[in-house]
Amino acid sequence: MQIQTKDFSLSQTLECGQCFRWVRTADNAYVGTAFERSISIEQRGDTLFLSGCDDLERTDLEHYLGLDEPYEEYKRILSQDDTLRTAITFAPGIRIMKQPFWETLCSFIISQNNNIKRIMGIVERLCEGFGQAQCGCCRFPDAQSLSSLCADDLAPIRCGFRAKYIVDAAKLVSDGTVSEKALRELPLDEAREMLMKIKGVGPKVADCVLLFSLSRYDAFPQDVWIKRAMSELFPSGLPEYAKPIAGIAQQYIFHYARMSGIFSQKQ
DNA sequence: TCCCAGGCTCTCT
DNA sequence: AGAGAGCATGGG
Repeated sequence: MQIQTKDFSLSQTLECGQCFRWVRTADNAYVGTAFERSISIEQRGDTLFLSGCDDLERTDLEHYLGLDEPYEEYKRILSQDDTLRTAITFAPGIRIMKQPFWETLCSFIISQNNNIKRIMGIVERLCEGFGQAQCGCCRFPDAQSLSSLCADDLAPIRCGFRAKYIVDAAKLVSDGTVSEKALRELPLDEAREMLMKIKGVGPKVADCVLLFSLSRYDAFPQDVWIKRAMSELFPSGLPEYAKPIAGIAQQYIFHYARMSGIFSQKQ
């Protein structure tokens, strides 16, 4: 399968810290798990060459990668601000993906006080140890199957104190206390509160889930990088016109703050 | 050995 | 309500 893109970068999108199951190969392609299978994607110019997914609809892949959103318009709005324009210019090919809800929730619970490399390892062990093997990969274990575990059962994945959080999340999702449908429809504050019923889910993880899986672009995850970038670049907050798509601005700022070198290290 | 990692909970004030 | 220690684990 081939997909034509415009102003899109596969590497920027898959390596900007929003997903944890995609790995770059030696020949500059990416191999990851999505749609319950292993998929390989390589970008040459504006064309994506995909393998392992010829039976899927092209629109499903485009949706997953955020290619079905009007980024030309989003970037036009955000670029009214000089600093945002600088951040966007630094990595203009980033798209916010639309990843499965439970996988995203679980992954960002694991992400707290952790680094991306180790997050990826833990997620992989979770899938290998508890997910169903299928099509040469391991599916992400569903909430229901994890809900009957206790924290000690998760010892093999070596996620430390986060094990009890994963189990609690699995229980609340599988019993409907936290529902994806509700999270899509509720006002942002109420959606965030619903997610924060889960032990180990605070405002940052909640916003990551709303942004990276449910396309709630008004969610604005604030981690250490964003807090520092905001205090220095936007001491009085984002401009009003950016707020409905603050999450999109967030990802450009996050990547810029980490990768540009303007902030050497934590102060 | 110490410090840090896309935070959160618990406790104390 | 705000500040700060502690939390599991592993890499630098």
